[in-house]
Amino acid sequence: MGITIKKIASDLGLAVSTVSKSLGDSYEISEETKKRVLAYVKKLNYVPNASASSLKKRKTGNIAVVVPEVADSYFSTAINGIESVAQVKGYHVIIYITHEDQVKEQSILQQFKSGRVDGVLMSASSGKKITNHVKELFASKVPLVFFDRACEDIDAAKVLTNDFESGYRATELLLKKGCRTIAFLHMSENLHIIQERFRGYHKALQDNGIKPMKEYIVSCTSQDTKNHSLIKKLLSREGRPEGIVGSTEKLTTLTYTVCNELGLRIPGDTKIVGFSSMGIAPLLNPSLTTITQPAFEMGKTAATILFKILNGKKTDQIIEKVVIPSTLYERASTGE
Amino acid sequence: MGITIKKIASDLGLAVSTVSKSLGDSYEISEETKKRVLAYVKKLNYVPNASASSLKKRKTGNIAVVVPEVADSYFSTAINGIESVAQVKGYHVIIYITHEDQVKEQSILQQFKSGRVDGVLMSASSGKKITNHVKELFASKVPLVFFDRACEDIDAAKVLTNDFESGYRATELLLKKGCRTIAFLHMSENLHIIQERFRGYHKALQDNGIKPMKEYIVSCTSQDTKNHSLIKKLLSREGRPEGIVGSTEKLTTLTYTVCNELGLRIPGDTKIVGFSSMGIAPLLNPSLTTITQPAFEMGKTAATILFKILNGKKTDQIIEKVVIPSTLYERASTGE
DNA sequence: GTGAAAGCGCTAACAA
DNA sequence: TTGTTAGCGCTTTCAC
Repeated sequence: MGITIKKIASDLGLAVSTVSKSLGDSYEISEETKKRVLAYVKKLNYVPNASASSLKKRKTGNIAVVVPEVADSYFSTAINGIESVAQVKGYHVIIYITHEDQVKEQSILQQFKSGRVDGVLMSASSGKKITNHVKELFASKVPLVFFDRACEDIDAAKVLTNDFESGYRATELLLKKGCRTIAFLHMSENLHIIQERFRGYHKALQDNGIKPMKEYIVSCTSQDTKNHSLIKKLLSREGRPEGIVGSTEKLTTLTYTVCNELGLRIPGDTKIVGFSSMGIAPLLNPSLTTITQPAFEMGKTAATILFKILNGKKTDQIIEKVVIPSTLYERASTGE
Repeated sequence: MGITIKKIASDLGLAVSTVSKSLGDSYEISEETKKRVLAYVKKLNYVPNASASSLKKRKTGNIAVVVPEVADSYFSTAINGIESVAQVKGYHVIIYITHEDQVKEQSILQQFKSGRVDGVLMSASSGKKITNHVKELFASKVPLVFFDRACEDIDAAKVLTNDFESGYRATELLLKKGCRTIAFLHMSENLHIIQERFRGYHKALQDNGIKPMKEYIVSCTSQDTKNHSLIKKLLSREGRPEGIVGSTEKLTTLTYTVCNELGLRIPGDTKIVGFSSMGIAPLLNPSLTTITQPAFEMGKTAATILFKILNGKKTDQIIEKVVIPSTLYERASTGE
């Protein structure tokens, strides 16, 4: 194993507690001793054993980030935001990928009760509306902050974006461009943020005197191939929708692929707005009109709130709920 | 704090050691006792404290993944590959992002000597050719496996792709398409993989009787804005290159952006091949010809090797070096 | 088959 | 200002 505090102490003719306090820059220790210790520690490249100090201090210095996916521009950018603050606070970021599987999610959260992490940042996976495992975690007092995909029935802090409004604006834009039939693609009826986006879509249609039709609401899955054929079916049918709202990034890019395969022109044959944080949306063929979420900012904010809780600067009473608005970027996929 | 093994033991009228052994499914314990313990543990949702067991067992169950970036299709996909095997092994994945900053990288690696993680998977950051901190880590016997961006002067296991050949093929394709002047964009002269890609580029030119010219070799930085103007300069100059090899994803997409700004047509005015693992390369305008690395596979392989080392199934003697070939996908950006 | 006890490396209360 | 010591929760000998 590595070098221990005991060795440092004996080498220097000091007590372990003296060394420990020196490392903690305690006021009890003389400047001279501190200097001596620090110099030796540096020379030996000594780093205290993380497990031992975690055990004693009852904090690990780790936070968990639970996400459905990582190869997705929203989540990877949010992780960047989280990391940017964890980095400064000297915390370590453990990544857990649920792959939209609630069973996996459950077994992941289960482990957090053991004090493997000091807090949890989470974006829920889709699937059935089961939140017992999250409730249990929350009940066991592990600091928890949701970002993006929150569980509405849990009173934890949340960092969200204005999903209802964004859904509304996306749909409104398509209407303004002359679409009378507009499809809504989504991955889960059980995610609150998707419900909100859908409510926005729905309201925009109603406000414009258009009756929402079931055939245009496509419930996708977590399997790409299945989604592929669902979208293909949508676009092959007689009354092909004139506009499409893709409520997640993957479904939007998949729609592009399907259009290519079917030889459909965007925006000529159908127009598309997608929820996406892709930096390269402007480079797509055609450039994609997006609702872009403030991914980095959301991650950063969620992490900041978590650290506030960890530092006891927050009572459980006040549950923060922060909403950071998304931006609509109009591009060629909704052009003429 | 949570519930401890001591409580379980006293509740059940057993000794802590009996409970501990039951949890470890030790042969010493009777089936009946095991069952009783397991049932109670399950009922209480007990999970052993990670720090305590790490301290005792001298292994944390964590592995570190050190990457320059996470919002990049190669790295996020590689992380997926790593996670897929860590998941099965019951390991936890701690992510460290260096942002191409060797100073940060150094301070990150420094911490691994304390036994915070059992092993390290790393893709080196660019910058000057400093590898002392990595050497130090390696010398301190922390299991280390490189993936993609390795330090050539360190005898750790490596998972690579065929960079020389890929560079050659990318360039060769452009030549075949009639390009006589071909630029090479790169971020760092000090990364071995980039050197290899460059060697391939260079050799392909020579093999075809074309003299490589300095003006067409663009050394970019880690700052997007600076790279932007460097590429703009390249494409604005008189003898604009007829073809471009983008040796990293970001530089390639940046080139698209610049072409858009300058009103240059791809592939008409200049043709492009990019190293990239983007799934949506076919959807770009125009679709991008790529050298696509087997990102998931590389991550998975690197993790598998690391766990082999962790399980002692490997002697330090035999340093594995695995090469998984990339694939050239020809698309519209190198068309007529 | 089960239990008692030592000790992993560290921190912090208390003693000197 | 420095040292002694108990103990964080667990695993693992060793004794019964």
